[in-house]
Amino acid sequence: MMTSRSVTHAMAPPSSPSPGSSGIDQLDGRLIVLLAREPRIGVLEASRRLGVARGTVQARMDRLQSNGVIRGFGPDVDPAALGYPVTAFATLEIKQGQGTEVRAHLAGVPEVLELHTTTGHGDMLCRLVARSNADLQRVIDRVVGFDGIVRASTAIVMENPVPLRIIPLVEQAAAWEDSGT
Amino acid sequence: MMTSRSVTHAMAPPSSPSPGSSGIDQLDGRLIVLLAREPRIGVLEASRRLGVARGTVQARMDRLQSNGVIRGFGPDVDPAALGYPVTAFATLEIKQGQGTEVRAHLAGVPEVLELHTTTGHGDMLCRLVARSNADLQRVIDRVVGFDGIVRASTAIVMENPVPLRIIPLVEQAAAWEDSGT
DNA sequence: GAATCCACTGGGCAATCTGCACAGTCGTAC
DNA sequence: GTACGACTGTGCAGATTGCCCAGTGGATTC
Repeated sequence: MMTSRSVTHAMAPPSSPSPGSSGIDQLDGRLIVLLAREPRIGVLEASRRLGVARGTVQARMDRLQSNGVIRGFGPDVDPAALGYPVTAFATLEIKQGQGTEVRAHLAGVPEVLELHTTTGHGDMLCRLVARSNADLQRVIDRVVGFDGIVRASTAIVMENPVPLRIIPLVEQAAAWEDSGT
Repeated sequence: MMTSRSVTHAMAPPSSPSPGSSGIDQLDGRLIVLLAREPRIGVLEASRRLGVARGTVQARMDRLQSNGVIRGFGPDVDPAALGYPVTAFATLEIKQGQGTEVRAHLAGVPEVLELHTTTGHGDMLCRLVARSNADLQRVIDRVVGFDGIVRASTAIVMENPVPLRIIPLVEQAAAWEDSGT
């Protein structure tokens, strides 16, 4: 399929409708929530659910994607089901000026699912997974086994009461934009 | 569309092919990586890319989903594009026995994108977003403005060198299973 | 060694959906 | 009041999906 289809279905030019910069009016919000709940529905089905024309949904989705609001529709893979049931967060303290090297090193470790640089001590925070608690030791050894890293403190995740979510935020953003304008 | 289609295309009974419990053989791995890279491709296109029959891809996807390996295909929404460019991680120290209440409280805050309970001090770690640094103060006030929370320390995210990813892990898992059996 | 079982191939068919296009409506801004 | 942008509703050809079937090859079982 085409990668960069020019937004020219029947409407919807590049400029946003009403929202300032945050994007997202109520229709957008409902669309995103709908997609979040039932990702496999197509444009046609979505238009039915939302009670708007198909072209509108198509245009909105195009805009949301070129806006960057929707980055994509990647499969949501569960590391646990992949054989990595242990999750941990590691706070890393790194040597001054070693940032670049450390990033490259961590990017090379598959068990590092994400990495952030944070305020605090000029540190980094990364999310790790492992096959077991014993395996976590191996992962951590590999993570910290790099010159630029001074110290690491790890917190193992026990429960995940709120899994990564976006719907409440989208609803708030949509409502906000809507009443705000 | 059907929600729980029984896995009965042309093959693929509920039992896994060869992998023990981790699931994921090489074909599965390639499928997931392919879907992660180009989520919008359909079953047919995927079968072409992978060089297998359509039914096979269909069966694999069904199995991966009922396995729980693939949770879904939700839209990947960027909070920044939604108007929440500030991300932070907060470590919460909670009063003994207040866990349930605190969870419910945090679940009710839209800016709390995820929440984990961790080892360390019986604490929690949550990911927050806000409209600005000033707004972050409001969010944090709301988060900690609850009886069960004793103390909170927050780290603001500056950069995100490694965005949440799964591909390297999938590739490792697939390779592992494959050679391991 | 022979019978089974199972994942997979390759083909087919009807129904649906997608990409694209066009004319017309409606509210707003100029 | 005119122009513009967003949206509706409809149409069409081509591609895709859900579902089904017969056959093949490797591995397990008896």
